[in-house]
Amino acid sequence: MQPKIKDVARLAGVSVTTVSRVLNGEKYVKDDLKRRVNLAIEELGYAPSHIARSLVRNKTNLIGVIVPDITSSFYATILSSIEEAASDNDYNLLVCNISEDIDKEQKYLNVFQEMRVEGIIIMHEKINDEIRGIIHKMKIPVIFSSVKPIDQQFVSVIVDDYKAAYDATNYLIGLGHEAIGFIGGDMRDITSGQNRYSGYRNALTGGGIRIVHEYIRFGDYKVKSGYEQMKELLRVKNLPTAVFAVSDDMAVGAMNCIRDNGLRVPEDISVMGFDGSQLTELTRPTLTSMEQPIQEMGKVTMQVLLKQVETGEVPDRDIILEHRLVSRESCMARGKQ
Amino acid sequence: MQPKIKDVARLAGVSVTTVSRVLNGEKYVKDDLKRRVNLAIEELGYAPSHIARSLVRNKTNLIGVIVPDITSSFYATILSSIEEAASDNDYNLLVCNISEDIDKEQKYLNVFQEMRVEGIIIMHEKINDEIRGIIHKMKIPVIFSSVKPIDQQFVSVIVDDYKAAYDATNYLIGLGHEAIGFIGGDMRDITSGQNRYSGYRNALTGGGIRIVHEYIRFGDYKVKSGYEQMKELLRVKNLPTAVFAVSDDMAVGAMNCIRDNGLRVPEDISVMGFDGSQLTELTRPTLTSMEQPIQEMGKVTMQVLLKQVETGEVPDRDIILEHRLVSRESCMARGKQ
DNA sequence: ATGAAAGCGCTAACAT
DNA sequence: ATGTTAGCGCTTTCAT
Repeated sequence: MQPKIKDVARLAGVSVTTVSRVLNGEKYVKDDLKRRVNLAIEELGYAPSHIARSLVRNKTNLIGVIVPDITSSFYATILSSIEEAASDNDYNLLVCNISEDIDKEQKYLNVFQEMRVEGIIIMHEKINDEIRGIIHKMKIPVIFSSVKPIDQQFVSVIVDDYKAAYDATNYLIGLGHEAIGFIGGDMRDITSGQNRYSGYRNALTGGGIRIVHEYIRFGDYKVKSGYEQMKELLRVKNLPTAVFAVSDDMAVGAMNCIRDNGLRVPEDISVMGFDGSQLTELTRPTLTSMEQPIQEMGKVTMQVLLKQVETGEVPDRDIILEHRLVSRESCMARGKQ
Repeated sequence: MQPKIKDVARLAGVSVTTVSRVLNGEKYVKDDLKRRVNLAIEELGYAPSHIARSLVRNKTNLIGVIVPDITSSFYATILSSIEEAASDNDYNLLVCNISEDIDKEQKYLNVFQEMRVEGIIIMHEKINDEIRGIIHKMKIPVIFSSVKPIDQQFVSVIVDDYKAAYDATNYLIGLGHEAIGFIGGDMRDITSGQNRYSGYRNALTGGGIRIVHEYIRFGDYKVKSGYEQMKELLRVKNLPTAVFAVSDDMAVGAMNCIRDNGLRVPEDISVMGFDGSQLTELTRPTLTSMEQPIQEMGKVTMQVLLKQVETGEVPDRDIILEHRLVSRESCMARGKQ
């Protein structure tokens, strides 16, 4: 059984209030007493109970985080910067890895409520009505990171996905490509689904390029689906000379598929990714990618959330961070090999 | 302000005791009352305060986890299975990502104590005396996952690293290789440093192969150091025909380095990894690896820890899981190209 | 079968 | 400058 404040008080020969005062760094405690108290704390190995403190202060310093898949490099990186920002501000994280399990999400939202977390960060946009209802009822600050749900009531920290996809596609057009394949995301997703798809289409149209139905596929952001969708693209009569995948994972899958089918990246087909995950530097050829400022995204998300938690201040619109195209080896000018 | 048990009691027209009883599924509550209480709970959106419960029950259902680097695929995968096992048993995780920051580790251990976590999982073996002292003072069940600290007092869930490295090296010998490079870990680490190194050496000796000093390098398990150590190996006069790296990340770095220097894997140099991370299937060629049962490791870790938490039962020795060599494309028989 | 009241470890009025 | 005491929201004797 751990020592309590009472034990410290008794050992130091003071009242619990005095102990509490030195614990919380208040003035009005003589140095002499302060010393005795600290000695007693040291001797007993006393650490104040966060539980009891939370109860009386009505403040838990806990933030709940819902991640779709912690084994994905993209989310792991955001999470690590979220954790860092939390730690810097003396908040702790309760992490829920839902891995597509909607029931688990509900369960955790309930846990979050029971634990009285002071804010919630959500990193996926597949919010159904039930979840939405639960969130609204909780009346806890909620912020979305890297995604945007249909709800206008929640603020998101994101890049301009439309513009980013537009710029990425435009870059390929600038390299002389006209037959540009697209491996998109889930069209039920606003940011990574719809917006990136629109960006792709409008860039083509803007470049005077006809949109070819067979060049357009949709995956689930993971390596495997990039591989499979690429396999379909390779069945098209006139092969695309470039492919834009809306996640680095899918781009890697696409590169592997191209290679496994005896073609070369980028000589035969250029590949462009999206995200700026660690994978971009690991592959050969290295992967050109439309990068999100992943680290910053996590940090900003936590800062905005904590501001809301502590001051009640809610941003009046989404926080848009800058995207940046990082050119590596997987894309080359058409016909330059 | 969230509703409290008192609010529920008032709305249902019963005492708080009765509400508490239905909350905890006790008998001795008439169906009629139970119904009224549940209705009130529903109407108010009431969720019992975990804080208050923890205080009176003297039980938090919290487990602290210390991860060296959450952005590494290996740790992320263990963590995800730890989280799953925790969730299945109604425990929640407080995750600390130390990323080489020893101060942060100390800070978090203190947080763990204040939060009254019921157990701690640690996934790195760089425990210094100060940390060790703190852990011992806390008197909370501690378990190590995938690593083994020098202390004999802590139990670890690991593979037989010596045997695994021995088997891996032996596999390369079986393929006809004699000039086998080694990219090891930190020799201050028992499992991933010393034991794997011994396995490598003894396999060579057992195969009647002389140990060549220039073939032996040490890295920090990350991709970059695999790349850099491989660069050194390529400077040796008689190039190794195979290289064994004690992490998949380093193996990938080594493969990239070999390729960037105009050589081919596995035709010129075979590469063997260690861990069985997701990377093994992403690279081209795919990576042959001495795999740890990563998922199982996380699950078993949590099960053993929870058993100790709930029954006080401490295993009398380390839990050794089976390693398994998975042969992919990065290793081939010598002189078979 | 239901309720009143004590107490979990702490903080914060309030007193002195 | 220090101490007394009343809660924080819940569970759990102990009564009834």
